[in-house]
Amino acid sequence: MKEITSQQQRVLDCIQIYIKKTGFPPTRADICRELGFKSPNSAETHLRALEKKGFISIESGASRGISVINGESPNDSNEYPIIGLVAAGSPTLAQENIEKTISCPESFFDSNFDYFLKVKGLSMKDAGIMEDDLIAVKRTTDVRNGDIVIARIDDEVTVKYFNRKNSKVVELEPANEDFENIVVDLEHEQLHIEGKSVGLLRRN
Amino acid sequence: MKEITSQQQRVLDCIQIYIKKTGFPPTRADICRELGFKSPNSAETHLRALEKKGFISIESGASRGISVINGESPNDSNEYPIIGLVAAGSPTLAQENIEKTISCPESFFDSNFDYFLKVKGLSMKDAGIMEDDLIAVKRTTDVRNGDIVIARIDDEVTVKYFNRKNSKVVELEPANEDFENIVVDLEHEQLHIEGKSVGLLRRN
DNA sequence: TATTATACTGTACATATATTCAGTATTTTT
DNA sequence: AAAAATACTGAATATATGTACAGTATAATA
Repeated sequence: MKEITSQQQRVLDCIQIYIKKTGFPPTRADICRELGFKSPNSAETHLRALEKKGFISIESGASRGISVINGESPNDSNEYPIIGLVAAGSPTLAQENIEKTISCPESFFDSNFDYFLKVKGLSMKDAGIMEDDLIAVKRTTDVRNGDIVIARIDDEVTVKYFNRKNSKVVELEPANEDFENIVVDLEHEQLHIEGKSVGLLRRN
Repeated sequence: MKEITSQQQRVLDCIQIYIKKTGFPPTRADICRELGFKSPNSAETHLRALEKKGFISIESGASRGISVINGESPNDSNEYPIIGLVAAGSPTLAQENIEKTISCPESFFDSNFDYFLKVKGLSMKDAGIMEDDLIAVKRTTDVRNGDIVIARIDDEVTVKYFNRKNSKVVELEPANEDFENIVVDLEHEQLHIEGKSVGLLRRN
């Protein structure tokens, strides 16, 4: 992203304010009116510059076809699916596993995340994870000891603390004394790390 | 808000999806293309019906001048303050108590809510509320037994289960056996209910 | 020094788009 | 049974809008 000039910033601000106010992007003439330009080409050249620098995209030929890229605006939100923690099977994003979606700003949790997992059972209750809580899951295999991970052994999916004992053994530790540690011998069992928890959402 | 027909709902959905995908509203022709209509007037009449019923507004003469009203649109979000649960004092919305704000869609939690309260201590740990969790608080005095409430006695603020014993006595019950119930005799002590918990947010 | 980017005014025009009018048919409401 | 709302096709048109072309001027860059 190249650097933006002050005038281009004014135009970009104008576009965003206009969208916020009206619900749709401005025309060249609108921009001129807002900023006091007298020729639509003034707006046009600024728009082309902003497009070239990657701040906006312009749909050729379409009227009001401006959209702000990276709208890192606070109003920018995305739909995240809620996936039920089914007793067996990988928590895939297949349509049939998606119970619902939640609209939630990007970067709502510290890390980016990919979906919400609905928790079943109380095996992590001492970590403050209760039944039906929604765990914000980031899909990654890069996990460290102490991380709360979404792990799969064969078709069994669980949420547990991750603890690598040595190169051959991983322990999955619940946060509830009523449950036992799951010891995984990597030489004889396959362990899939589906991702790790980066946050939690509970709705009463 | 009058009731919407299924076809009108399709058109409304189409508009919202189009905006989400492109950043700007569709033309009549776009709607026809998306929904398989063969005349722009099909879209036009639906738009007029949606406008009449209050679901959208149409800027006369402007191209793509459609905006969805009631923005119950997923992109609609608000800033909510995070208030620290200070050891003493009411959790006011005074600027000095606001640590930060979070952008979060309205109706993100079931009930509307007013602010986030940052939890100190572990007195509610068995309810899955841990240190530094953010409780979504709805300001209300209308609470029932079993609700998790934000209560204040004199200058002491706590989060506890609410339990009205009788007309004169309320018990505030922790969810942690290391803590004692707080028995409030309403005839001799003042109990302020600042609000109740309607959700929880944890960011690792 | 030549070139490119920025920052405009002003005119012109093809086309993208809203919008009206004329129909047909079905369903719902009064 | 009449009226109104719904749900379309199809054609026509005024205008809203993007965009190109012709200039002028200044600052930044190579």
